[in-house]
Amino acid sequence: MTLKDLAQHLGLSPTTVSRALNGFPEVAEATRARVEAAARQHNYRPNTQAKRLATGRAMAIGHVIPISTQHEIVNPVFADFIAGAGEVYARAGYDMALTLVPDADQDRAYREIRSKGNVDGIILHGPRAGDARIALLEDLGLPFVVHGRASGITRPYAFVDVNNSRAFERATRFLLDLGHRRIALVNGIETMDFALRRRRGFERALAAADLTANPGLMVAGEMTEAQGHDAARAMLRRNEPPTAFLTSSLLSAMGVRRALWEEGLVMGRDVSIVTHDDELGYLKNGAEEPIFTATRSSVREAGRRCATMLLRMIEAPPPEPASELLEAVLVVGSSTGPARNLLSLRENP
Amino acid sequence: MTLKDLAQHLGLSPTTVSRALNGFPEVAEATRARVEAAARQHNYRPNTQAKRLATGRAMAIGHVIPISTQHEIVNPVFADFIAGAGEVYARAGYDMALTLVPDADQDRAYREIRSKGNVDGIILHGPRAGDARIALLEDLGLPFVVHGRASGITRPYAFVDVNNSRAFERATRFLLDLGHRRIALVNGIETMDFALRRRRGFERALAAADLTANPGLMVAGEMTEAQGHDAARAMLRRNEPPTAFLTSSLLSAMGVRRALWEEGLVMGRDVSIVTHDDELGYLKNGAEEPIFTATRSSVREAGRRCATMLLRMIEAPPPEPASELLEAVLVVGSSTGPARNLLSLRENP
DNA sequence: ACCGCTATTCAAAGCGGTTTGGATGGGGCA
DNA sequence: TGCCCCATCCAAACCGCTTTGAATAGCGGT
Repeated sequence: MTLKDLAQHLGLSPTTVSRALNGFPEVAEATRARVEAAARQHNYRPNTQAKRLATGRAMAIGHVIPISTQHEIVNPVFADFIAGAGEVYARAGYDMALTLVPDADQDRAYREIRSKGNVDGIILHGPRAGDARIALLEDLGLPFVVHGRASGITRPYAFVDVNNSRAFERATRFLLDLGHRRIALVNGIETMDFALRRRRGFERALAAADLTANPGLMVAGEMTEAQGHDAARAMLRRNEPPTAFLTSSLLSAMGVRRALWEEGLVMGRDVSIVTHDDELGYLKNGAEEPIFTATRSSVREAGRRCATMLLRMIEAPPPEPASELLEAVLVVGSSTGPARNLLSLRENP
Repeated sequence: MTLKDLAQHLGLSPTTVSRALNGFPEVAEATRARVEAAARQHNYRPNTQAKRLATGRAMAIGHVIPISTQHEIVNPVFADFIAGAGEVYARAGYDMALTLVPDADQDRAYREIRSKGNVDGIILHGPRAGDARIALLEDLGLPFVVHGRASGITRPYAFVDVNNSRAFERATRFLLDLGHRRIALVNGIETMDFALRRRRGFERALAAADLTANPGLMVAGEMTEAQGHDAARAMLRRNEPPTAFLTSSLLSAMGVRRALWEEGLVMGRDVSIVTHDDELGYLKNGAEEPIFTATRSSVREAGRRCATMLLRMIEAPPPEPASELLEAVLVVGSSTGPARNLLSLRENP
């Protein structure tokens, strides 16, 4: 069923039918009603490709997810982000196109996306410090919103980010206030901008308390359960073990918790844990009561915000890029408590 | 830079340029070389929309992920599956379009996808027993491959699935062979086909050993760490606690492990755990040595297979639907061991 | 020198929509 | 009654590419 068919069926011209369906004013209400009824009845949908060609708008947003060959993990946060963004697109009648781009030929990939013209805008995932893709997209003149930020890029660009440094600064201060002095950081890979910022926040809070970060108590890597476990285990066996851990992901936190158990330590009493919580659907931090004390910020919500911002940019290009900085809330669970001296604990448990 | 521009620039007709670039034989080699050079030099890319409209091929595959409002979890397996499928699409020049479809208006959504014509085929995620979408897609005449199967649908359809029942049957038998008699099942939601099959496999193995499943030792729900933990904790406090757990996901298994610890039990010695392992990037079952004994099958590989099968169907519709049944391998980790009597253990630990 | 064949190239007609620039006809107003 | 304007509708061009059907030219054969 094409527009033409429908028009013929109704004894109208394609023009009128098109206008009736697209809400143009110069069509009689009676006619519009007739057209709409017929369209519904015949289950007519305009062909996307034709519409795109005619209007020059792709009505689609591209999500480009980087696939680096070294650490080939697809960011687990991605699914939830997409779900949030997808809601917004669906409401606005946009499609969502995914492209996996190997780190190697990013340049080519983005240019191709641009010239193929099948998206109206792009959401950039997993920005790194000084990410070159931002300048590239700017050059290409394709509207884009970054999920996160890229330290070191000074030209303004549109982004939605969590205030990672502030979140981790607060979390660290929270632990310091509880009397903790040896705080370990189990972070994500620090070429990723979010991880870098978290470390900065961590160090800033320490500095404010006249402490300096101990390199032996900082680790950065894929945020997995194993990472948390292995890192914590090693650290807990040091001469001066940490009394608290700050982790970048619930999975890591769970790994740390396991290591505590193995060392016969009680979480929240002997050793504290604070983690960041992205509020992923399948990775909840307790039900009503949080288990882990956490800096919480919904990735799904970030998805919604990014999508909304991008659509707005596409409808009406703003004079200068907007941005949104979401504050994580610090929720207190049962994984934190006042510092205890682990060394003395070791001698007389 | 359009085809027409390029043609004019070269003093050729659009026809010839098009043919030169698309490798048709009826164009002189010299001309082809000239055209290609010019195209490269001007960085010409054919407009996707136009090409699609002209050829009638969308060069895109739709992934439809169901969003049920009750359990609004985006399947965590999804990201890895997509990564696998994406590899294949990229190589074949296909795009990937995501659509989130609320359970409510699936019918409408699929019809719309069909008539909008922006995908050449669909991959169906998260099939349920007797899933109505299969008949619908069949009706719509849109090529599709199901990731998983739908029990109760007898007409043949294309699918790629893990042999879930066999995997869980083997896992159960493995535990039985170790002397376990009270085996608990911590399953996914059993309206999902994969979960159903796993339970069947579980029950089949029990039946073969003249045992029947104890309803009190079976639980089905979202496969989260909390689920595993809560279920295991409750079960371990029964009069006749299970000596082994079979779980549908690593997350659940990790939850069970935590419950064991809390009850003062040692995994692999006092209580055994076998889990299914989808080999997700961010959820590894140990490094070289597996931690959990597991039925292992890569979701990413399943993604590749689905994509490959679908593209093949699109290129050349086969007389009847193909299918692939992947066998999970049973890898032995340190989470399993011979059954011990937990009741006696309780009295004299 | 003429003919048929093959190798190249091209004009024009789609693909299925949107959009521009009129037509047409009836109502209001002088 | 005549004229203008507005409300409505339509024919045709266009978006950028593919593809059909035909034209052209060069070549060998007789």
